[in-house]
Amino acid sequence: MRARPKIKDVATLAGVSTATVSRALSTPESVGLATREKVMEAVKATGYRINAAARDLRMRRARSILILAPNLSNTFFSRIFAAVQEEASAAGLTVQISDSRIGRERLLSLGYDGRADGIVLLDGSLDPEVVNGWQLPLIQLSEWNDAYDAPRLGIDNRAAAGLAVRHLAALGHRKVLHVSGPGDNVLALTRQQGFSGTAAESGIAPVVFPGDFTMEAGAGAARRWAKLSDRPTAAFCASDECALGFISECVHMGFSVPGDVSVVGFDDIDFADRFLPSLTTIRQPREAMGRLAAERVIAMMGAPAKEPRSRPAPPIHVAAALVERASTGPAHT
Amino acid sequence: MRARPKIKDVATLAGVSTATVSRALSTPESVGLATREKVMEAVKATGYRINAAARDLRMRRARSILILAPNLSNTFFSRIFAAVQEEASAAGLTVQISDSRIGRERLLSLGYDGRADGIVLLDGSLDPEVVNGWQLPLIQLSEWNDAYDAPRLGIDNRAAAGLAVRHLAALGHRKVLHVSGPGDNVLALTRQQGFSGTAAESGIAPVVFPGDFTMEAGAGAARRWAKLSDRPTAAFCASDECALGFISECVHMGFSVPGDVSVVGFDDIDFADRFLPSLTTIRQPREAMGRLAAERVIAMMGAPAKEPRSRPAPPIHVAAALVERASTGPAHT
DNA sequence: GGCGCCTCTGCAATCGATTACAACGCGATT
DNA sequence: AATCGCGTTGTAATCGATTGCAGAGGCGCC
Repeated sequence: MRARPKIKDVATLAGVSTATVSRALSTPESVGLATREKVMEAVKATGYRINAAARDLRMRRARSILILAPNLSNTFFSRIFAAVQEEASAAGLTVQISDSRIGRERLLSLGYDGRADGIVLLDGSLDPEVVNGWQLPLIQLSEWNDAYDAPRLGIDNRAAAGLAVRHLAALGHRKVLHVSGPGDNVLALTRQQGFSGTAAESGIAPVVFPGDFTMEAGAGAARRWAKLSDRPTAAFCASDECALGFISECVHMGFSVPGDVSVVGFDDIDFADRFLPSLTTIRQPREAMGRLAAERVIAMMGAPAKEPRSRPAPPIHVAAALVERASTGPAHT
Repeated sequence: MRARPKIKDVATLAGVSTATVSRALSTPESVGLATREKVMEAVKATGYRINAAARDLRMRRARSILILAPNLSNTFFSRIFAAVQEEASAAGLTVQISDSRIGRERLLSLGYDGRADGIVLLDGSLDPEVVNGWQLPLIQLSEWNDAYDAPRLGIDNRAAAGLAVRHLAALGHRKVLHVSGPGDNVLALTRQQGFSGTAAESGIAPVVFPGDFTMEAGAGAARRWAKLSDRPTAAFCASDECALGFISECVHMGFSVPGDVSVVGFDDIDFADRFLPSLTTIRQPREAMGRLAAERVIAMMGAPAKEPRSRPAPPIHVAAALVERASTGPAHT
């Protein structure tokens, strides 16, 4: 009662061998009906649960997937986590989670200790040597890094940024600010490229401020924007948080949104449509992204390990969309 | 190169036994200097990493803690996850995470398969039989259930609600609405008690609407509030999300906050101070809560399993505080 | 009645680590 | 010179499951 029952206890109680118990549990059809019932009864009676460590060791797999993200407390990630976990759980897998900025050694171990047999990676800034060193099914989600030898999933950030710019162009804006993310972040870069490219096509004068996706960065950008002599009439922020920070600071400074400045965000986090004004933004289907990534990695876990791919697979793009809300309006010259 | 090196490979390369390798890795001081160096070299050369399953099996512990929460995508939890993970990682532990609403069987297994050796539980609505059946160090965080035989950590919700009410009382409000959470939720109940109790003491007429902590619930409550003939001049919502929904809907209906109605939230989520108007709320020190819970459960993991406690330990309370911002103002009669 | 086949079950090896115990080498002590 | 003791190392058992192989038994068919 005190100690956890092991398979031996169940076997003894049911009057069979441990092999039979194991089979009754994993492949019931391979065991006689009467025996199976005896075993199940014994399992119930003892409250037996398989010891994961023993099984993992023997089977050389852990039935677990690992999620790595650069910042666990980020609102954008949480819904992805939930979707991955849900999908994993449905497949009978457990989920490990870790910040991806825990240091090279720890990180290496995580993907290498046999505890996980698949990885969903949300960080494109890790050492490719480390990432490629894990010999595990892995999928890059949202962020990516061309040096990683793994398939990737996410929206087309360049095109998505284009949607935002064209929306502003259509409203008559001719000078637009882009508040970007960290210079070494692949998402920030790609969105900025999309911004610049589309701005050029649309005859929009681009202005770019650096940022880091946070509300603080947005607020800072707003203060800097306010000081400009010839202020852009619209701002496209690289994240919703940044956009909310921007708007909030603008309002505190006495400007009106979208009266004085239209603002577009990126992500469509949960608060976007309850903010005041509600935020025009680019929706990333986070739930679907998480679900697809999980499905994908689970599928890879099932298949025999693919050997080094000859050429990188093209990214799998899920659809992003512009969500028009109240934070954008016509340019008032 | 292809297959993962095992301890045997390292031993062979270093010309020692596996026992020595194991010792060199876990208790270096028990191994001769020369040998230790040879081993370390071999470890580096082979890229050896301990196989977690094998070690877990032998040591009967997994160096891992499990976080269970009723909703992984909730903004309130994410920062707690981050803090727990950080603390765990610093202690050399990995983190498993799961939604706690995955069904009795799966849930039972999670705490019983030897994969985790400590649990941080954020859900007070699970079957006590299941929870008490896990024979693992466990701490209840935020939510709780008196039927769980485990220590608990969190703020004093009753008192915290009192802070909100007294704040409104001090501003001259005499009729206050409380938008509560689910009727079966211990946090909702306790906060509601705090609300009612303090309202009575402060000569405030209480009105209570049911809710469920979400923005939608807040918005719904706002619509219902608007229809009241003698409208409360203030609302105390059981969560920040609810409060934001409430405010947002009020503004959409043409009311001003705090002009027509003051609003207090609960939690102090990240967006609270950037919302427009910024949200007066009760701060829960989520980071500290996560950190403390982790510390606590890690400590329990170290100590020999305490046998069934004679009487329930009193809850450990961390300090909640009122954060005054712009969503509350004097009652305008 | 004998043979073969099929179904069900058990024996025992195995997964890859940790660790109790014993053995060994070697200098110090008597 | 024998003994003691200490620090180091190896041998082998062990953790708790899974599974290849072989044996037992039952059944049908000739």
